[in-house]
Amino acid sequence: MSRGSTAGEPAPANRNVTLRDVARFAGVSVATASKALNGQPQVRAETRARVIQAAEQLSFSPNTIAQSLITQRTGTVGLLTSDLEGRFSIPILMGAEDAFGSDQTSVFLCDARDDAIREKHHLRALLSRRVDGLIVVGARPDTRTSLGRELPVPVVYAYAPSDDPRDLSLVTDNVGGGRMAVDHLLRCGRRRIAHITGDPDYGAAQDRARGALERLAEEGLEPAGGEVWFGMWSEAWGRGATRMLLERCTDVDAIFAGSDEIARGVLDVLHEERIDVPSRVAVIGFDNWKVLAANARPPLTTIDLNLEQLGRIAAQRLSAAMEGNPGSGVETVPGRLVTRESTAPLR
Amino acid sequence: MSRGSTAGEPAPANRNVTLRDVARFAGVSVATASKALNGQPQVRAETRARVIQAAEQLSFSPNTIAQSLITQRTGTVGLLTSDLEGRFSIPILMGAEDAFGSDQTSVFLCDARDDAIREKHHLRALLSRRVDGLIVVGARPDTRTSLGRELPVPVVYAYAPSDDPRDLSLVTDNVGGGRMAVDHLLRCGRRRIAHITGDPDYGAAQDRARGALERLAEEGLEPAGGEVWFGMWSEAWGRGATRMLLERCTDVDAIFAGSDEIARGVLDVLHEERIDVPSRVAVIGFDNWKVLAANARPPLTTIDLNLEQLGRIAAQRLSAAMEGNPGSGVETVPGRLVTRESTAPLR
DNA sequence: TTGTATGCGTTATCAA
DNA sequence: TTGATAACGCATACAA
Repeated sequence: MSRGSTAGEPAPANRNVTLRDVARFAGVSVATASKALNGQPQVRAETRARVIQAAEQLSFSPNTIAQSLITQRTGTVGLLTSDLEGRFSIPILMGAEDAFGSDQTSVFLCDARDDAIREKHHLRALLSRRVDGLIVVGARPDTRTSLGRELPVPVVYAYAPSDDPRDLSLVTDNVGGGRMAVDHLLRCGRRRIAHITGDPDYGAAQDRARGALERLAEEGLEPAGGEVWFGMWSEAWGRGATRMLLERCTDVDAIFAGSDEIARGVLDVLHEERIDVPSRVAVIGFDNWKVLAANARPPLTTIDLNLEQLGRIAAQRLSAAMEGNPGSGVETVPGRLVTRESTAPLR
Repeated sequence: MSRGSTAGEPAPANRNVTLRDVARFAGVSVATASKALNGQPQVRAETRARVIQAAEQLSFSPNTIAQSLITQRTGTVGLLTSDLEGRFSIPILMGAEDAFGSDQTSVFLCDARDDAIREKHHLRALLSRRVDGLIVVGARPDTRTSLGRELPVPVVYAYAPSDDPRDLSLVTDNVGGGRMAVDHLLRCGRRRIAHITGDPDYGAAQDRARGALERLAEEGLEPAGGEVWFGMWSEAWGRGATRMLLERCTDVDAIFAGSDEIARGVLDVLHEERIDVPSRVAVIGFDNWKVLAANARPPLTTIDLNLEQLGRIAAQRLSAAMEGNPGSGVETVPGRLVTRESTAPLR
């Protein structure tokens, strides 16, 4: 009764049922039962069927722990993030979790809160749990110190690259994103393009600006207003910078904002000034942070860094490394343009 | 050389060192080594010291897998979320991860993508990994079907309560949050209070509205505009509803928005209409979604549902259940008021 | 084709 | 106070 399950409903996995029980039930030895269930060829078809049926009837679920002890592989990986709160870690984490089909590999989640001590702590815990590999997700796209080369398992760094070129790191393509944004504005026929962006201490801000300037230079252009407007990653800065920009340079016809937050500020001021978007000024953001971009007035064209994709690739690379094919160096994952209504061809 | 570590740097945990090596190195038996390291009393102080030192020198890290096999406890729990993307799961997940100090308990992360099949899949995987317990995090605060009573480990439901009252569920206090919002507006001296909120199919919308209406009724008040403005969880709806409200009811002095997104729309229109916030109309949001609330003009007073706290409590309740003290029923975690500048006393 | 025996790295129960 | 030895649940080399 206590183990009973009515027909149709799959019986819940019963923890106390071991391979011994299955073997006894099927009238074979433990070894044979093991072989039968693991698809080893050296077992008669009829026997295998009997064992499998026994396993099902007892709703046997092999003890992964015991298996790991023998095979020396746990089928687990550690996901060491430094900032769960940050919106960048989450998509990466989703992609990674997704790529490890749950049957094969399970993911241990650890949040180090951007604290080195805590990270060491988590690392020890993960290693003593005998994870087969590690993904280290940074909070900012700037270089971080390597966990070292002496680790007993392969490591892949995502978002924030390791400072050791022998490690394998996956990063977003901020330079390419900047180029892509400007390129799109150029295709829309814009020539007076300004770039308002965030904190210049961020590699992301520098890289996006560099990509933008490069693409402009290819057309023999300079940014409207003469320079890149560095500031902060906030709507308020987007508003302030836009006001200054409009004063200095009345004929601007496009603004590339370094983030969707900044873009919201930009749109706000343009709206206040009764400057139509996109007919008079086109606006493009960065990040594709949906709640900001999709709800903007008008909905915001922006660059998506494909973070989920980055997470998926990180998982693939880690799997490869666990199979004995480690990589190294920095691999860049391209972003993509997401067009909404804040940009359009001139006229 | 290959194992070498220069003084100062902690040697990396060496996977291949087993208790046997430590014992041999210290000149004792495996059994004694085990006792010494685990703080068992029946071992001479000097011996213990020798063993500990040996363990350190070899940078021994006990194999958790082997320990689990004996103790029948893995020190792991499964975190089964139905929607990683959703912004509600993340704080809960953070709180839970935080509450299980990483040394004691590690967390397996699984995203079922709100799909029952996938959930079953993950569940099987987690059980075969012999997790000691499960936290099930829902995507919406509406009731979900129980995983059943036949599971071999305790389960705690977070955010979305189980439909089986014998399970233990933790939920946010939407009714209380609604009361709290209106109460704050009343304290600010407002009497003509409107409520604009989201999709009426969401329990969250209904509950917040109920709390608001209850509190209003206690003062003998009705909502401004005569009724609650249900609609959608979007800025656009916030804008549209506000325009309608202002037409129907010119003397409104406060608006309670059912979400921060809606509140942003409300603020937008008030700004367009040159209606000052908060001096003429106070606005309060819901969720404390920082990027929206903190960047609003003016920064938005709102209700925080304490999701991280909810996650922490979920972890605590699960720990208790794993210790043999299971709970049941639905436990409500109160929210809190976060005051910013969009509300202030009248005059 | 099947079964016996051994071991994975630990903890726990005994004797010594 | 210490040390053999038997588990834990399973996989595999080897013997039958």
